[in-house]
Amino acid sequence: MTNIKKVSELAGVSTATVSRTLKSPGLVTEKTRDKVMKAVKEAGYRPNWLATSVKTGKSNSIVVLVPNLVNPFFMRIIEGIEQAAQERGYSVLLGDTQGKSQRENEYASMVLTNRADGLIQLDHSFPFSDNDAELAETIPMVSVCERIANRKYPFIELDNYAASRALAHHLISYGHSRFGIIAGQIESQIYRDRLAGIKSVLHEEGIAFDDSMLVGGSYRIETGVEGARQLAGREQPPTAVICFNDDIAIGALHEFKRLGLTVPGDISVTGFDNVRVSAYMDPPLTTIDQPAYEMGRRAFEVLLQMISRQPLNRTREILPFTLVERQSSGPAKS
Amino acid sequence: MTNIKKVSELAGVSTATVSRTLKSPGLVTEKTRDKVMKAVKEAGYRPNWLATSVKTGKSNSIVVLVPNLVNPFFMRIIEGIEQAAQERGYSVLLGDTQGKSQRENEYASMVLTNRADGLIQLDHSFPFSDNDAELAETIPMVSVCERIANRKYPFIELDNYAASRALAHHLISYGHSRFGIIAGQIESQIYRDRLAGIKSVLHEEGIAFDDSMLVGGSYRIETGVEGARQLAGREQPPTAVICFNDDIAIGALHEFKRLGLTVPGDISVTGFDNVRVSAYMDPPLTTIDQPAYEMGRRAFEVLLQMISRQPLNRTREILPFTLVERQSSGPAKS
DNA sequence: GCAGGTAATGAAAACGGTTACATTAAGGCT
DNA sequence: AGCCTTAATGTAACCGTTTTCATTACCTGC
Repeated sequence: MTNIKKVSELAGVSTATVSRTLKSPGLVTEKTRDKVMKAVKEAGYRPNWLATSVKTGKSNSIVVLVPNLVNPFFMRIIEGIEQAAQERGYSVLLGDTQGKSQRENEYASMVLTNRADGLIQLDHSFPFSDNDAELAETIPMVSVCERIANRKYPFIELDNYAASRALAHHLISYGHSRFGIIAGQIESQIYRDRLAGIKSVLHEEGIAFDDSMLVGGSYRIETGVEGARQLAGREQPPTAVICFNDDIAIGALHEFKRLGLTVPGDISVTGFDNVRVSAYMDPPLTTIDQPAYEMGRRAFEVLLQMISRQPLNRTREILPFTLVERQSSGPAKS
Repeated sequence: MTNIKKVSELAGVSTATVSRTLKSPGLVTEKTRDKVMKAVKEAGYRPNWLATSVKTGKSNSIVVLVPNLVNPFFMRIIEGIEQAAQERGYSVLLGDTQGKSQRENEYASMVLTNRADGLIQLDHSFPFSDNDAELAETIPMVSVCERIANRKYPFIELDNYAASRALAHHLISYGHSRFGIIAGQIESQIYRDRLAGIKSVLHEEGIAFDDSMLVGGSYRIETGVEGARQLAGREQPPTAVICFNDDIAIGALHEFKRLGLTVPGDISVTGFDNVRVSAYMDPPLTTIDQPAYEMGRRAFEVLLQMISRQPLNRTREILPFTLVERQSSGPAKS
């Protein structure tokens, strides 16, 4: 192992000078700088990152908690995080929690043991348990997508309320009045916000909503399939179905068609997230575009502020959505 | 910061005893163990991971290089890697290279600077440059999916040759004889293997292949769209199109349908990877299932062997594929 | 030529652990 | 009781850096 000692001997200077040459070249005269650089090159020296980090007390790493890796929406967020992190010299440790709180704790404890400097939470399967909640307030941490009541750390999120209102308005403008909803994770703020948004519009428009038209479970294709099956089986099926993410919508679309219904002829289907494939479904999905990449970038920026103990101007950041109208929604069957 | 010194004072023992209590409790008498554990709990002590690592010289982290995060096939591999790593106390650093070789180098150098112990390469956009090639032979590294000629590190891969042969046989059994191919990355071994597999079967069956029926570019949906447009525009369009991944197939499927062709009535379309959504396309995709999760797991196991300097029994591991027949392939139009 | 100030370098103490070695305590045997 | 072996603990060196502080070298102005 070639270490700084060896280089210093090779260059005929002290280790301090080598360190300075590499870290703050301005403090070193040009002649010695040349000597040192020559020795560095000759020895093929690379500073040991672990040693540097233990000395400075900063790992320049962050942990990203995500319930699963296969959801392209999450991954797009992580691309944003990774990109921003990379630009600032940080690297990201992947924390695939698989929705298990034990895993979540394991990863979170990485920042307590100096393995990482902060944490970004994409998971919304589990709120931290109560004693973990304190923990969550002592470490630099930000949450993307999901807001959990009574937690003090910052959130980057979408205006889910407004987004689902936009979706409801869109469908109502097509004349729909019998709505179905296929939700994902039920115990979440996203769920409550979106549901409230839809209901508020229906209420304003004097349209009744039958709570039995609300089904759900998780953000998976299978939930969409199962939900569609249930909704289609009713004596009065809905004419428009709002799915709480694109995967669910993909499943629902598939199942409705399999059952012989046409989309959007018999039934309109909409999603959330604007995942890449959603534009290539048959018919292409009407959905809410979330600026996932940008959300990721912002999350990292905010986290970095917390890590460097800069004050945050606001603890909650809401990014804009876009309603993307494609062919899976259309006029209600009269 | 509560460190081992503080705990040792609190417990009235030396730091060595504290360290031993935590790392190898067998070396310590029960009485002192209790004392120490009490002090640990009281001080809320957590060993500093950086310090431990710098001392032992091992970071217990690996880097995973991946060209982009949104491809669910890659992510499934990474799930496997992550899971296996987690079980062995390793964590994974995400290296989103975006296909840029500079990025690739930056991440690869993490193992030279002790930030990581090894590297798993999913990227196949760039072979390492020549001087990086030496580097790649000095660090623990394994490649998944892609095999690069003349490189010494181990590969985990699919039998692409056999898989594409299976696909070709499948289509020929449906009576097809005019084939089109939409490839991804052209300069790759995968590409050559798959192409060779298809051509070998066609040759055996006495079917001619027109090289102008081969289009491609990258493993993206857009490539499928563009490829389909080109193939459909020919005076004699193919009756069966083999796409080199599911994203391409999804794009092709979409475009063929948009152009008024029916699948599989007018044209059969197949993919590779068996990505989750492929089963929910209209029609569901016939594709080659790759055991992505298992590939990831194996990759980590092999890497771990390299890291711990155990001899490898073989440097190339080939995992089994499965031909998944769905409705996007069918009898050739007569 | 010398005082005084600044710039460049070196020596050594950290950082927070682990561990080889030395030391002490304990127990078993004649 | 004394000796020997083993177990438990302590001391201090070490991992590879950074950084404070002291020292030396250099330059300027008189």
